[in-house]
Amino acid sequence: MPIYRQLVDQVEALVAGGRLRPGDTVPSVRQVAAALGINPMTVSKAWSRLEADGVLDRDRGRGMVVAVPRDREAGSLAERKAQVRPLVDQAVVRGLQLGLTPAQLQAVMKTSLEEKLP
Amino acid sequence: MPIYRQLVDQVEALVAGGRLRPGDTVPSVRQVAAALGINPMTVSKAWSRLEADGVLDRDRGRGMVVAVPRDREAGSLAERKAQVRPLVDQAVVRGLQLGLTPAQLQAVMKTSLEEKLP
DNA sequence: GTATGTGTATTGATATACTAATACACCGTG
DNA sequence: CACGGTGTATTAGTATATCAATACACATAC
Repeated sequence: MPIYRQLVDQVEALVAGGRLRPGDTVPSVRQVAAALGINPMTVSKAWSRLEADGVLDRDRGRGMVVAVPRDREAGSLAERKAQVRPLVDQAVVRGLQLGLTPAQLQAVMKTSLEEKLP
Repeated sequence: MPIYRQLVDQVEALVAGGRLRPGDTVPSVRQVAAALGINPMTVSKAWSRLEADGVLDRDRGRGMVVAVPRDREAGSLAERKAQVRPLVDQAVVRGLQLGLTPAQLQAVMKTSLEEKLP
């Protein structure tokens, strides 16, 4: 898995789980790059993607900040459900393929939720 | 999304949902290729991947057949749950990001399951 | 054996993705 | 203004993925 994607997933998980809250600052591109021994541009790609997804806001000259979630919550409930649907489908198909029962699959999701929410 | 991946997902969904049962035959590489106007090798790539995943068995000279699920169900329940976990996590993170509640996310999974299982 | 069906190894062309190097634009502070 | 901090546009190199063309191996029916 590409480096920048790993960074994106990591930050998204932190924000979704509430460990990073709106207004919190994120380490600078150069800090992360130096710590991981990678190119600043690679980190910038990740940060840009997070901004495009509405997870981060950029404050030029200062750094990047976790965005208020209001923007991301736009759209009706049905629309938002439709957006998650493909990902859920993928997990369901794989689960059934492995011989898991519907109840077992739902248990897995429950565990995942409990781990992410405080 | 690449052509061969679409084929893989489609067949996997059919098998997971029980619309294709063990022993059923799958259209030949050339049939599918002709029907879709693509190269037989592209279909073969998809079929090969499905074989690697244990979804299909190949019967050289005859065609490919839906495999008995015994092989795929190997492993303890915990192991199989661990395998689905990353996919579930991905869906959960995205769902929370969209502002869905845990209950709403579980409802989406329930819908997905009901649609797939007869 | 011949014919016709199956899937596929090999190769090559093309496109896309990923990372890195460089140089630049912006912002706050002294 | 100069300086040190931010993020990034641009460019280029490399790797990987995808698709297609060809030729081949295997299996069955005749």
